Amino acid sequence: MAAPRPTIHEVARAAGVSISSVSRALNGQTSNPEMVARVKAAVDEVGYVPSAVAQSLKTQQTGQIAFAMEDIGNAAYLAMVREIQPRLREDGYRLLLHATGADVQDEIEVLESLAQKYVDGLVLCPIRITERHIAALRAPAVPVVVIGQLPAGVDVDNVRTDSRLGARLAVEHLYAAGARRIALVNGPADTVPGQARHAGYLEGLAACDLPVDETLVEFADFQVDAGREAAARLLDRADVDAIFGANDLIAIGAMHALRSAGRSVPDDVQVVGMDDTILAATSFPPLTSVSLGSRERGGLAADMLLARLRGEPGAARRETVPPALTVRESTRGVAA
Amino acid sequence: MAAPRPTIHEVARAAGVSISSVSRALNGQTSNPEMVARVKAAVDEVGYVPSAVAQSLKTQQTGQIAFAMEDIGNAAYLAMVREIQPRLREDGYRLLLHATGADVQDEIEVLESLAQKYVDGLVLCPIRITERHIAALRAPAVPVVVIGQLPAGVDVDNVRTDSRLGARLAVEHLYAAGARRIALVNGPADTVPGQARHAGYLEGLAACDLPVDETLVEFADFQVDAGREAAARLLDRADVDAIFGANDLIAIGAMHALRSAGRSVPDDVQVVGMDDTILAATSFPPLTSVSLGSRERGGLAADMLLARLRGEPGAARRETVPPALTVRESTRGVAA
DNA sequence: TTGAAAGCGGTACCAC
DNA sequence: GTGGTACCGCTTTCAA
Repeated sequence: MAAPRPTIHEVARAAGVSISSVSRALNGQTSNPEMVARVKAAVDEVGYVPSAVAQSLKTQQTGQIAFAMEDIGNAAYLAMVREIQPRLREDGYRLLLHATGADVQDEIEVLESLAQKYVDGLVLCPIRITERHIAALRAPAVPVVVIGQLPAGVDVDNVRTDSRLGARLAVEHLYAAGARRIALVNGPADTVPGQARHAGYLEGLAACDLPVDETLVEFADFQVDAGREAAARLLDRADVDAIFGANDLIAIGAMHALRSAGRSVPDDVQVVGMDDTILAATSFPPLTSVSLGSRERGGLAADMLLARLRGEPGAARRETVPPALTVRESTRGVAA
Repeated sequence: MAAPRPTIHEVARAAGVSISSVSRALNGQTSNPEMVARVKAAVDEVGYVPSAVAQSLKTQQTGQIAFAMEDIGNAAYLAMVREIQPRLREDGYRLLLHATGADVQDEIEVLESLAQKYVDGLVLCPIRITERHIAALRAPAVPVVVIGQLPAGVDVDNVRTDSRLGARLAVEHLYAAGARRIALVNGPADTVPGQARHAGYLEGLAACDLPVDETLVEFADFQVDAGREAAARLLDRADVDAIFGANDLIAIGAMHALRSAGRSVPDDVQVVGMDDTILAATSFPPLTSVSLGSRERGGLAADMLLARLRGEPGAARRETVPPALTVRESTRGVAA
């Protein structure tokens, strides 16, 4: 239990050389093969493994990258992590996970804690952008890539999608499939995603020459139960022939509510979700859903960050992943 | 871009005191309130944030804990992470994620890299236990908790479940609900989980005095499509009134196959899944599923690890989380 | 090529 | 109570 791990000094002693030589031999800075051999032998003999912390202090690099998002349980973020992690590994970085639980304060702390230099970079998925976000983003201690919408003028590497356009696609798809009273079960109105989807919904109605009817709009947390309850309220007060759920969870909740109300999907009411998660593919009926390219966004973010860490100079980059509709059986339309 | 972060020396200079005083003031080791005030002011003035790496080197603690598993996309591991992370945070630890992608070699590297001391502890979910695992587990550089089965004699903190018993519960539940020709769509036969579930299935049949009929057993990867195909093969050749899927994905695939075959769930065929993931709750009909307590196991593992890090002495602990059946609409039985 | 020594940025012991 | 200083374990410059 107590045996202290050997340090570079033990290796040096065992090999009968200086610690400088050990360091060089281990980092390939030596051309004398005999030296290298002696050191390697000594390393094995004493069971030496370099301390990552000491190396970090000296090199000013941690070999770690953080990914901060609301909740890893959210399928969209999960898809990102699964794409990000392998890319980081390839470049020798470890992944640190921060789930902020939709706590803005917490999110800001992550941003501000960057000054502690415990990671070399950060991929951040903010749920909201506050003044403090912007302030912290102005001169981050390490490179940061933000996934999501960003106010103009914030000079940070950024990858986004266009969920507004995605929402519009959903509405247009429903219209093309014959729906005329298209409801929206949105996420919380005070979130960026919520606002974008609402805007896209209105845009879609306008594009289809459909009137705006605010009784057709409900709000819910991005969860199944909340979606079910919100949809139930909606069905109580309005006659609808289609529901667009702001994410797959909400949409599936809506399908449950419809079933309870004795309405069939898609015959009575068509349903479209958003994020195109595994839930959409496995639900019954399989859910038509708008993909926001989470995997691609995660991959792009990782690549952009790694490029910065490699020293890539230049102004803040911005990449946009377009939304795409995956048509399944919860709607009667054909692929866009 | 270039402004070097201020160190403790800058603070000391700005406050006109020694670095020792700064350190003390910041760590609450000082009783002189005036001193503290001056230091705090200086900290704000120069914008000082302590270096986590330097602190780690000195204190020999990183404030980080790693969680290593096959694939975070697996709902069971996801559930664990969601439970582990908040507990670690509470104690001030950051979470490092290692997805090994079912690569034993990679898993062992994680174990061996512990000697680098970049984390204070590890929660490991091994897919297999090899000799090298055991060797590395014999004297880990930091405390380790293993989630999963462990050969006797391996002296490591351990939390496990009993999926064999879980499979048996599923069969007994189906029997009690009136099923007599109970099929198993298992995972791959050469995996530990696959073998345990098969054994439990047979055990359940025996307990119910049901004959063993190998034509009622199919194999599939732990995925929806594979489950659907395997169930289709099964339905092609055998007459069944119940299907136990070795995980929720397989079970949902089976429900899709049943639907395609015009069989209704649960009236014609009852279905039980395993893992009790969100898919079970959101599918239609909602899927009866055997929970293997992933959340609890994650939570227990975190607690055990934190206890060790707090210095708790003693022999290796072992906790077992019993399986539990969650009855939903895909079966006609009542709660166990 | 190799070794001595100066830090990297903190903490904590030891005198004063 | 406060300041000087050794040291955590490594990398890297500088002389020899």
